[in-house]
Amino acid sequence: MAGKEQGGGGAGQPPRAPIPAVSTQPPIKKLVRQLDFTSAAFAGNPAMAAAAAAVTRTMQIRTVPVGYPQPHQLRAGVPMGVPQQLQPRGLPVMRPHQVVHVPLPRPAMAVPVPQARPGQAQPVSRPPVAIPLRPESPKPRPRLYDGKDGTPTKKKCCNCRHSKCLKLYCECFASGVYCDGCNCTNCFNNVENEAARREAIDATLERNPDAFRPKIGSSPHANRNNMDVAGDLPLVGKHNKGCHCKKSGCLKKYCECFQANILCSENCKCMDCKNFEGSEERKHLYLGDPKNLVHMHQVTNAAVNGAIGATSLLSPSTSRKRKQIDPLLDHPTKEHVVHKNGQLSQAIYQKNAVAPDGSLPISQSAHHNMMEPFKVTYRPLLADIIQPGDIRELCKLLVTVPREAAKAYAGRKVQEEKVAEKGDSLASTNHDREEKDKDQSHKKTSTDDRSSGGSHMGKASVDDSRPDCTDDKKSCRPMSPGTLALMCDEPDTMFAASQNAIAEPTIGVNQNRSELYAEQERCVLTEFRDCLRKLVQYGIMKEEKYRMAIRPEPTGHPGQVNSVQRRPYSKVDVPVVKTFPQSSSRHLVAGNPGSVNLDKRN
DNA sequence: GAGTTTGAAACT
DNA sequence: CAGTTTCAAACTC
Repeated sequence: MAGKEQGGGGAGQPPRAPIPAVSTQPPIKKLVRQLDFTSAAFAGNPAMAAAAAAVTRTMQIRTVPVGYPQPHQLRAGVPMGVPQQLQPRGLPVMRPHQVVHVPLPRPAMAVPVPQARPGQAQPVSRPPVAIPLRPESPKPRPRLYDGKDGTPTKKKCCNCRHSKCLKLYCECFASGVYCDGCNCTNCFNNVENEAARREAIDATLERNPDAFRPKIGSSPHANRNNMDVAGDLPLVGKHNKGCHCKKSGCLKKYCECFQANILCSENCKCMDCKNFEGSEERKHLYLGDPKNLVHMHQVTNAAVNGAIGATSLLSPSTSRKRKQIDPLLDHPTKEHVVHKNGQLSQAIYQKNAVAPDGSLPISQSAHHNMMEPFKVTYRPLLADIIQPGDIRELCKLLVTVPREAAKAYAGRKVQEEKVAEKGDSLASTNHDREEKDKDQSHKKTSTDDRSSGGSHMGKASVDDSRPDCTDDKKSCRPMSPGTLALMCDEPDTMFAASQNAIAEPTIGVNQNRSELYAEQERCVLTEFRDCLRKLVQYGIMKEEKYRMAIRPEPTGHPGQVNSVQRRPYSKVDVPVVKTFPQSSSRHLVAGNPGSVNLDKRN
């Protein structure tokens, strides 16, 4: 069920050791309406301890207000109320003896407060939901937010009828809280039915030891500091199990990923997923309802890095399901920023990291305007370099190159034949032929080497499968599968026309034809290679500029935070240049990229 | 508010 | 592990 069992988001800590001090105490009835997964019943059961870590939901629920006594504070030694949302998996687990020293009334861990930035929706500090402390109050407890837009609403109540609220169907049970004021019937999820409840918990854990662990896992680069103000929103990460949506497009709250405000990931097995960055549907969804998750995302992003906000959210991107997509191709999702584009984003995260003393992140505790320069959207290094016009020019170039090559070849052939006709001696002719043969074999060899990726344009063999072989099979130019794919359904009119018009009169044999093809292929590949080389070089240069821009300075500087100069990534001045048309090999020295003529850049 | 849809959980 | 059933939330009207 969507939304269920998303308990303890951020509470993904590993199973905790049982807490002996607690285990000896009988449950304090009706004191804390929250499942005590660390209590005696689970002593020695790490899974249950883990469940304790997980039950405090992060997504939508039940954070004890700041300054409000935490459950664990009401129950000595029970760390349930420790802001487990702030304890990611792998982080040190608070030991019982440490729990005892948790200062009151605040949790030990300071919660980073994302700073609002101009132009960005003010992150709404989610009013936490007070866990009912009065056991005798079965009244529906207002749920201060409903997870949708952060607007305070009323408490989420379950309506279970058949599950006795003892299965994960029940949101309360899955969340690790007692039902309180719910509309459920035959509810056993209460202190009066503690035995049954614990049996149910045991059974649930037996089925799935991770049943009460958070479904939304942290990303490798994420940390709990990347939380919204309440620390209850997993800003990054992905669904551990993934969703399996079929009809909702993962854009409804049926989808656990969507409900968790995360993108679908490679863990998902959903069909027709639209919950990926760059999805038009997703974008429209957010744009259509400004109060919708976009706001949450803004909160999320603000907390993640104080920078990557709605811009990245709304920017179309690649990454269908955000899996192994080339990060250079498009703006990354926030997941990408976090997961995949490690370097720069990590730098940002480091800047936003909570200080060792648990205070606010340095960058955040500084004037929030300091964040403004980091209002950056990830941009691929090659952004602005490749323009649509460049692509057109490149295509034109690659079209004209073989044509010109054919012309040149034909002209050369004509000249050679004239020379041959005028040849006086047979010996000299033979000598020329020998030279030509050598040249041809050399060309063929080099061409084959270059086109080792399956291209056989230069070969004389005939591909019978080629669809556009019409009159003469021998005139059909074999093409590589890749070339065929690129050609799609278009007939090879360009090549055929140019060759027939130019080469046909002078080239009558396959040898010459394949020689022509080899020459054309050589020219095209050389041209394209040089374009790519130049592109790579531009990327390198741009990267270098960025590197220089964020290079730490030896001493502190106002525009510097955490020793990283605050130079806006997106404002690094890299000129937009035409790439391809100028990259013709005719103007470049073919060779290693370093030798590419980069005068325009320089 | 009733009925439907949906997908996770539970079950086989 | 896959298919089916159960369940309750989300959604629609």
